[in-house]
Amino acid sequence: MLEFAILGLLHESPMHGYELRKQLTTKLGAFRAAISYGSLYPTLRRLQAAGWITEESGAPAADAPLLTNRRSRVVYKITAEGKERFQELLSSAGPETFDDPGFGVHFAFFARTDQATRLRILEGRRRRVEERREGMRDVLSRAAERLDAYTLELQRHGLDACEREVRWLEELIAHERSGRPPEVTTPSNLPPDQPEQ
Amino acid sequence: MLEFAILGLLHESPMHGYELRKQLTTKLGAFRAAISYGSLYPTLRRLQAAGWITEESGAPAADAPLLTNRRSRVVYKITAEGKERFQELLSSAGPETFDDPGFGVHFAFFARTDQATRLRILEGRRRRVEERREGMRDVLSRAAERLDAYTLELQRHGLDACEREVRWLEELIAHERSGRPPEVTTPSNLPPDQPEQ
DNA sequence: CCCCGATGTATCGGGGCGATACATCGCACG
DNA sequence: CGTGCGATGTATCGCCCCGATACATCGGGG
Repeated sequence: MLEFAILGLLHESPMHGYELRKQLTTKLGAFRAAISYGSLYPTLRRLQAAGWITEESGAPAADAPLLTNRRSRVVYKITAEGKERFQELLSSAGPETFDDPGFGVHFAFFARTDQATRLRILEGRRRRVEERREGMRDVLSRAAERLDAYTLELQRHGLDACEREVRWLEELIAHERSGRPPEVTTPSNLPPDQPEQ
Repeated sequence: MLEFAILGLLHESPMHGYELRKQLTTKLGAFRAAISYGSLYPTLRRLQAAGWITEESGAPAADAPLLTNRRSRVVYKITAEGKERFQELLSSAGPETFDDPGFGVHFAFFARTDQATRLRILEGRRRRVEERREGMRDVLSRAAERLDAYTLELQRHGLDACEREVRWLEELIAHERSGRPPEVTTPSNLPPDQPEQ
């Protein structure tokens, strides 16, 4: 999950950890909150051990302030195997749980995903949210009198959010089916379906 | 967090693990998805070690099917110290992160929380969601042209959800301030501000 | 009669998180 | 001019939670 996101970002350009975290936070910010260093660095270590990325002791750019001592910045770079791995993860759907942040991560890289996979992931997500929605409806209709007002309100709010997300997914799915893959308002700078290398 | 929720449920009545999980799933279902047994049982173990709850080898009720062998159901029960602990947790606000499920848990037990604490927690939550909302607005306004269409759409959807939650919280806060603590539509069976024992 | 789904208890490995520590850099304010 | 603070930057530790899995019992329907 984090592995997928990191590979995706490093696929675009090499980076050091701090920058990586910032990009992760904004890119995945919609479904996840902040990525902790306690997750980031161990994951980088794992990726490195698996051979998906390599570590380079930061080559100072033209404007680099001279880093006299050890512990300078470390730049991570994706390998060919890492790119393969990323392509593999691109078409694999996340697990079947509702609050899985994996959906948000996948969505964030939809520009690099082929349309069939996009559709599959969107529909999978819709199914899970619908299931959750039904569960909440059951609670609200069948057990309403056994719950206090605050719990009910919480349930109502959750149900509302589910319904809204289902509608959002419906729109995305319809849009996806009707040919034109990208979105409504703004132009993209990453043309889809163009795996480089 | 789980600790808090378990104490809250056992405060209402003793239960065994399976039932506990079901109740947790519906009660906290709005902000969290499902509680795993891999969390539940270790937490029960911890609570037991701390002395907040006790374990009773399931006394068979009148209709109990005779459980001949070992491994029958285990009923957990809150202790006096556990009730103290719960009262202590009731008035403590969760951590300062956005996607902290602690808010949902606290909210689920608002019927047992005094109004001042309710207000404090609601306002704390509002502040955090507002911060997140501002962050997303910045991304959308400042870095819009540097992101692909899907990432933008994800951001838009997240921003929308934040705005909606802020509005929801505003309503709850206003309602809370204007005297009448419970909610709008349905009657409650747990009168607030009545700590038993 | 037999199997299946619900009930029920429990463990294990893996991975994410908050807290924390530490070092450097640029700059604003006194 | 210097100093101290906030941003940049790397890294670890312990805690907790999750998904997968195993196992046992029970009621009922084919």
